[in-house]
Amino acid sequence: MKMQNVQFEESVKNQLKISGLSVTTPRMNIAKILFLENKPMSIREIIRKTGKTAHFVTIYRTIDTLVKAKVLNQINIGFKNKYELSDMFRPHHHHAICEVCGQSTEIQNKKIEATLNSITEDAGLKPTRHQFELYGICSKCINEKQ
Amino acid sequence: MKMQNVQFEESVKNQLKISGLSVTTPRMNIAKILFLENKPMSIREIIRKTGKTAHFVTIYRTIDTLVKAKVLNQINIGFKNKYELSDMFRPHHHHAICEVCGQSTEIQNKKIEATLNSITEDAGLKPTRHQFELYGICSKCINEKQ
DNA sequence: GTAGTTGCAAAGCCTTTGCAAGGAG
DNA sequence: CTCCTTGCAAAGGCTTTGCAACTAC
Repeated sequence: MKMQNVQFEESVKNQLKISGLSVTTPRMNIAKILFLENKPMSIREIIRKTGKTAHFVTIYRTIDTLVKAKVLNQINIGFKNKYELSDMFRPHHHHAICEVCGQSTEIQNKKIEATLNSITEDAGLKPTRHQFELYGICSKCINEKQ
Repeated sequence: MKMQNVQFEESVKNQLKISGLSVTTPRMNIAKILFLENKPMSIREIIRKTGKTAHFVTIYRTIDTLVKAKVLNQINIGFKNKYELSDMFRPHHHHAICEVCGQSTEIQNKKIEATLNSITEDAGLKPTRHQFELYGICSKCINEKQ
């Protein structure tokens, strides 16, 4: 149930306007890259992917802007910070990652979400967000080991 | 039920020997700092804390060594990598962190641990580890906002 | 004694900042 | 036309590497 390309671009433009920001080429390009790649990417990966269409300093600033405008989410995978489209553009999810090949699978589990929120409350905090990633070894890599 | 100082140092020495590593001053010092501070610390925080008793390059290498020897665990808090004593020296736990003041509380919840492992298996992976941190706003910070 | 560790110098990244030029609204 | 955004140059941090001196065992 993936969003259509045109619809996606309109939503991003809209979200930028709501946040009082201009719609510019670098901003749209980075959003589009993450939409097309459909996986979490590090800043350096995004810089590589944009090639010379934007200066790397601009990309640093743009990613920062897009996170503040809630177009992107920052997440942590394998001790590296990465970025992906926010829940506004993709259903809320987490990742299960193979420690050997790095392949990541998306996980959606409403029950866990609710449980984590209630644990946060038990700890005396009003829940805002959570970060979780599950690590393991995929069947393909287990078999190859032998 | 915190481990005693002397007992702790003996366990670290033991763990180093098991891993085929020498017991050296920088290694013991860094382990002791994390034992005394009793909270996750970044590399830079550890460097500040050791003062000039060890060269910063040594600290980078030592932390790396201690993680490989399973004396330390690397974790991610607020998008920064930090280190704390491994489950061998402290009971397995996670953190609930206030987004405003940064205060972190330890969480121990066996049920969640089991659930996360079974979700990992459902995703087709043999579970190895997981990373999760819960974020929210603590009651003190909520009150101060008003 | 010798293999494993540490300290130092230097290099190599990655990321940020200041300012002038350019583009969106 | 004005303010926001981008590009460029340069600085600033953090982390790694190579090698010689040192020390744990």
